[in-house]
Amino acid sequence: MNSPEEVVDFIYNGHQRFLPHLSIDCVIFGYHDQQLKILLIRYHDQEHWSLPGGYVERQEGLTAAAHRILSEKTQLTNLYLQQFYTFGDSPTRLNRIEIQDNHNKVYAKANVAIDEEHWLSKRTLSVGYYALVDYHEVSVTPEFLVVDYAWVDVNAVPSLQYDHNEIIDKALLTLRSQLYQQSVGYNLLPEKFTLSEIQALYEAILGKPFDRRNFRKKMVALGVIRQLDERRKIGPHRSPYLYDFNLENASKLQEAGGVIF
Amino acid sequence: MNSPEEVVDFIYNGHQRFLPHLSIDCVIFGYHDQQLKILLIRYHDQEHWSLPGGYVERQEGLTAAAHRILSEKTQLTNLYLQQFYTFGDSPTRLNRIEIQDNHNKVYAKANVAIDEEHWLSKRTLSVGYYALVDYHEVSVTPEFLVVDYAWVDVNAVPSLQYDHNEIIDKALLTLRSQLYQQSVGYNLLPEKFTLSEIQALYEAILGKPFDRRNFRKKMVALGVIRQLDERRKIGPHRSPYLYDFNLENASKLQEAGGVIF
DNA sequence: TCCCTATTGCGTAAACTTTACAGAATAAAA
DNA sequence: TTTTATTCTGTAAAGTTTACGCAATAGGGA
Repeated sequence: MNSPEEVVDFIYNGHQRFLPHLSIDCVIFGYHDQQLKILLIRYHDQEHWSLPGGYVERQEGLTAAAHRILSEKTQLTNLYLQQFYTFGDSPTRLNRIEIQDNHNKVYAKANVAIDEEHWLSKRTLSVGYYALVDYHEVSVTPEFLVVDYAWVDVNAVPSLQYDHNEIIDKALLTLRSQLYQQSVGYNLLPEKFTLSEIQALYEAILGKPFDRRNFRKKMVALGVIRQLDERRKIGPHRSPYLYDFNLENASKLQEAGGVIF
Repeated sequence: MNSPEEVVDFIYNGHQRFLPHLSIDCVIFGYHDQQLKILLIRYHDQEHWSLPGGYVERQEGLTAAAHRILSEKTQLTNLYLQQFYTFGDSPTRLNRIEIQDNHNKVYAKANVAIDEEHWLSKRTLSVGYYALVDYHEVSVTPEFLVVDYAWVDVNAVPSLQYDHNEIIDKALLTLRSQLYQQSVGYNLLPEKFTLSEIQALYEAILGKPFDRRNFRKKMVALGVIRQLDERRKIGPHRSPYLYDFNLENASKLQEAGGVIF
């Protein structure tokens, strides 16, 4: 929604297009500067940051909705996207006054207001999805009501709107537990990478250091990655071998399932 | 809902009490006769069996709703209950004609019908919860529209309504992956049990046999169970030692997380 | 050109965990 | 008393994980 007119249309007619009482919130993970980061947005006149999210169309599949919302926000399609939990317990989700107030502060920018009977004033449950994106490929779509966006380190997430901190916590837990089952790295790293790079990624996600030699041994033994015959010339010193993901083994890993380190 | 009047009231006034477009489906696991079983119900004039389910009240927490629904169906409170996934992709969930038809066949028993604009005719997403119950404690509440119920072996689940087979599959996968994290056995077995009993339970859930000696070694070493000083007199032959769950260790196990066998 | 240094590359021993496997003990029934 | 079904327990081998150190070298600086 990039103009006041679109916002007004959404507020007046959105109930025809979308299901009420239900939203999708996306925890978008990207990796940059040796840090695992999350994309946050801030709406007009809101103190707290939020997760990007959206609504489900009346005849749209849930997964399809999550993909649509994500591509609307980041211009990326075919992302790695996983549902992880549905949130509907937080008292902040039940406080209609606060919900209506927050909405109205935001919509003031488009000179509209909603009353307490409006569909957007109502309590919503939110289905949480996490996405893994290539940090460099993301270009956040400018939206009329979104005044700011930021990538924040998962270890320095500020206090967010509603229960979004809780959503992030759960997303991280899920991501960690699926680190080996799914080829998580595949979606966060370039096609080819050095051992140090993938180790740093795993350390950022799991929040603990590994021994380089043992890390390599295990990743290669498990068939997660493959050493290539190629080296890369980097910075001041030596040129390390490149690796890539061994996607043929993905299914075996899925069977093995679960946390390995 | 135990009378036609209650059903009629639900159909006419339910939209005031419940959120539309959203239901909860419960996969209720019980253990009996060395088999892991699931509670299914069948509604009036429906060919296929269904999972027990219900709706979320407008001002009710999601978890609270799941507990309420479960206690309404089984008379049990304080059950072990876990959300595992939200289902909203199956084409059968989007087919309004079929949904309305099925409802009307059921409601015919109460001499009511709904039109396509009725809230119950609309597409719903369903939040899946699984419950672990003591098979012997369950007494299924008689309901006017429910003509039958049955405990079926997880390995012999018939073809169910909508996407309920898919829901069960996912519930089982989740249960298996959480077998050690959570004290699953605690909720499916009596307080004290023999080694053979818990081994049979684990075999039923994971669908594969274990070596008795290794199983005991591991369960005791992990601190999941404790051998007691007590024996039980059972059937024809020897009286085995009893064990109980070592709940003090539950948190440690949670950290360890994941599938162990 | 040579030396220094930061980084990468590689291997082995010890500790621990998992698997495989069999025979002795005993309660109850015949 | 004998038989039988069931439970009880231990050890060796294989595999996995952890801990740890040194040699090689590309690039920068003297």
